[in-house]
Amino acid sequence: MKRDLPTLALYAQVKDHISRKIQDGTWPPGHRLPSEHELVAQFGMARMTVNRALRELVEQGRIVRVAGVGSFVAENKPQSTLLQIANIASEIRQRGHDYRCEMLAVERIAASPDVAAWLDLRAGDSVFHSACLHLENDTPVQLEERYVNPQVVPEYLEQDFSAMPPSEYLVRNVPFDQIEHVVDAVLPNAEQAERLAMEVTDPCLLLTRRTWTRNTPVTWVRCLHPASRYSLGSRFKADGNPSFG
Amino acid sequence: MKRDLPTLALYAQVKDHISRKIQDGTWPPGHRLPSEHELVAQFGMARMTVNRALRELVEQGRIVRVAGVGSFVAENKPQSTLLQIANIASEIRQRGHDYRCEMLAVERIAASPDVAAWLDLRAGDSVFHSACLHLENDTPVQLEERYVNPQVVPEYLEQDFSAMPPSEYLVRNVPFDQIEHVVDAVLPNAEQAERLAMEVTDPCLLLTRRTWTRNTPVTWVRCLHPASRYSLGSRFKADGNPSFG
DNA sequence: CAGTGGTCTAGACCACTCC
DNA sequence: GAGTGGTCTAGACCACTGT
Repeated sequence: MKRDLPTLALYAQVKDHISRKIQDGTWPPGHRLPSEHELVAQFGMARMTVNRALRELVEQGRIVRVAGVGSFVAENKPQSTLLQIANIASEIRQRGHDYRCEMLAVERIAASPDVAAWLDLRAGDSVFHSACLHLENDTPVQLEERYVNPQVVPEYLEQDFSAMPPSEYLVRNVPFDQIEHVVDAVLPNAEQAERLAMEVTDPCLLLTRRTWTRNTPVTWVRCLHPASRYSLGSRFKADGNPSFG
Repeated sequence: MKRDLPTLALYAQVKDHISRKIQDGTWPPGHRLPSEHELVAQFGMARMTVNRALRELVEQGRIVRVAGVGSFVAENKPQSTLLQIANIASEIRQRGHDYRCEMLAVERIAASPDVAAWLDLRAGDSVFHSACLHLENDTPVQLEERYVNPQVVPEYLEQDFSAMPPSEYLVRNVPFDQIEHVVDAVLPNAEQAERLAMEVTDPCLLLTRRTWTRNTPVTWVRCLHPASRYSLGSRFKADGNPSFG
């Protein structure tokens, strides 16, 4: 599965070393990492080599550097691109609105064939399932139906999702390295329409997301949004560094 | 408007120099650019400095480098992220299907207040308008309604869009440096439903896109897709370089 | 073979921040 | 002032492609 047998470049080895410490939690967000000088001593390489590794980590959003101060593990990234979508709670709060999450289900079930396929399991295998409704100022804006791979997140069912919604829990505790989004327009069924306090004839945005960690599926989630209350947006600047907003 | 009065870093100057040649067409896609050695001689800098400039241009997708061969201006970029969406024609052809575009309108009109606002013009100003239907194997998959800023693309109306659809024409001839996407779910009106050969009760994905070049609006376009025949997707790998598919 | 890019070194100067 | 990162240099070795 691993590419690059012919030995990694030195700067890449440093990147790997640091990335690993961040991914496995040894260096949590905000943690100060060794200075270039220290890394040079530790690895026995030239400063330019260490510098390149760190520069590329900055550019990947993994660390933040401040001249004259030091280098730090980046705060849990709102991520680069479509991933802001991941956190509807903070998005709502940034608008200055009230956010609330109603849990509708948290359970262990047998995987149906399609769920099994999505999560790379066998039909009938045990999977975790949760459903919840996200509300903005007490108006439903998202109905979230989620399946979680129990081999990756065995403690999922024991979480107190009233304190932290499922998506935030997973983002914080199961860093993923691969993500897939599909956006569809659909009409809600009767039950969904009722939960979302909308008509069955009004269209919805359906955002389906899958995430992986080291090529193992973590979660498969479908987020249903009343289109009248929610749309997806992104903005790019191609010059300089890509900046979002 | 320009940042960085305190003189750009040397490597950044090289990046700028090359970027400009590419943007203004002096170096078209596929053009071979000077070797590192030549650039070192030309700019009087160390090779590492030139190398960093070129490396960052690769990473931005502006150029392609092949060890032992040379450096070349990248082929007209399918762009990085959501921008693949820009070219529905190539997307359809990649699936091995037949692509066709029916032009419904190409005209000069007076800007309505909303169009004027989107394009940063005044209501009543002259704008170009085009509408077309994109078909996959003779089935309509996208209804495109576009407004174009005549100050940026004065020759828009004279184009032969039967040879090259509007989106491709603009991508090729008016490189933009900023882009905004908004995705909505809507129901089509009667006319749209008829054009798209669908029911008015079936939901559509509505992709609205605006592009800018040097902070000037270029085009505002709304693409209506029958959801049953089209969905948007993206896939990320957070490790290594972001790769899409 | 000469040319290209990919990487690496061991120094260096600077602007900045914190104490 | 000591420490940090941002940048730059003038060399170097290597693997690779072309002819």
